[in-house]
Amino acid sequence: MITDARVLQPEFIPQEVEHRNPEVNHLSNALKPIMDGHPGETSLLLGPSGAGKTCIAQFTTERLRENVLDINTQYINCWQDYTRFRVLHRILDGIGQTVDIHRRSTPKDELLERLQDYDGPHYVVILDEVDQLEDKSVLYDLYQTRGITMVLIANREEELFATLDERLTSRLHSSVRIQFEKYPLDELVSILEARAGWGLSEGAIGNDQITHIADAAAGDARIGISILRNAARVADQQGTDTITEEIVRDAVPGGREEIRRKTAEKLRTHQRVLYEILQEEGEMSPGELYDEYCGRVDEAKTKRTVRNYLKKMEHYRLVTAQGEKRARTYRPREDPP
DNA sequence: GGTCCACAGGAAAGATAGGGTC
DNA sequence: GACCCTATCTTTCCTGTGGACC
Repeated sequence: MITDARVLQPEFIPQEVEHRNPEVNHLSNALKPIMDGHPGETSLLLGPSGAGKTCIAQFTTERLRENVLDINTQYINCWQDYTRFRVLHRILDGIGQTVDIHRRSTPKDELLERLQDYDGPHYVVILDEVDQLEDKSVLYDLYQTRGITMVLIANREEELFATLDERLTSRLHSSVRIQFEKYPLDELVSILEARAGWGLSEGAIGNDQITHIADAAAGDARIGISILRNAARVADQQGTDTITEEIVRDAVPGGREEIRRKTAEKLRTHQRVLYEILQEEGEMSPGELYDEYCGRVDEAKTKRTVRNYLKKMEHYRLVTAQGEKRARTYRPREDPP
């Protein structure tokens, strides 16, 4: 059934991308000066989850690597690397400059100095989920650093700019903006057909089943691929040669749940307890949530720390906060993060 | 309108932990 | 092994705000 599991993974970058030629060309043009030894333009890729932003950024920089002999690239997901230190560390890691840098013993400024001293090949840094960065001043420092071109990825422009200071806002306003929209049904169908063609045995899934998956994914390629992967796994376990309509129907909630579960796995023990409570109980006031949390753990953190946890979980898009101040309630998000 | 209470979130200080240095 | 340095996490303290109640 599954002939190549890699192509069913969300991080897989295909050799050719479909339905995103204008976006690829736009980004390629922004990075084109690098081919002549000049810095590229800072690019801002905007749009909803699963619209292909990450894939296009990686695909385009990969294509650039094929055309430019000397170039370095690095992909950083700011969900995981959300501090200034981690971002700088990850960037230096991309050029092999972290051998003697240690998480607990090297000052942040030294990392930046080392980066500013870098005089190697041009360096393209992709910062995904850039709105999740805790300290956005690192963007300003990178903007000022010679030899670095940034490709920034975020969901919503307003949310990103709301958290930037004036000097960054004015600089990023002049950056190249590339807007991504959700995939229409027919485009998502052809993307899933291609993945199925590359990763599953011939005839493993029919057009009706792929359309069903695309329809359930509602324009989000990441969810579509997750459902397809889930369906293929179930069919494999059942020992059947084809993915039936019944398997697809059962795989839809699992595909969505898988994305949520992977995000929840990033939570630490106490954060996970809070998330589980909200999943079980639904909407809760902060007081109710804290009382329930205290009843479930041995050594409860303070209310202030729990507020920080909930803020972080909001960032992870696992939890929604509604209302202000005393009227505030928390509930788990319905849609995948 | 005044008071109380619950809550958010900023600031600062303390605690923790990993690696370096001697 | 003791001590130092540093990033990160946690706690404490505080201010501001809005809803509930009188």
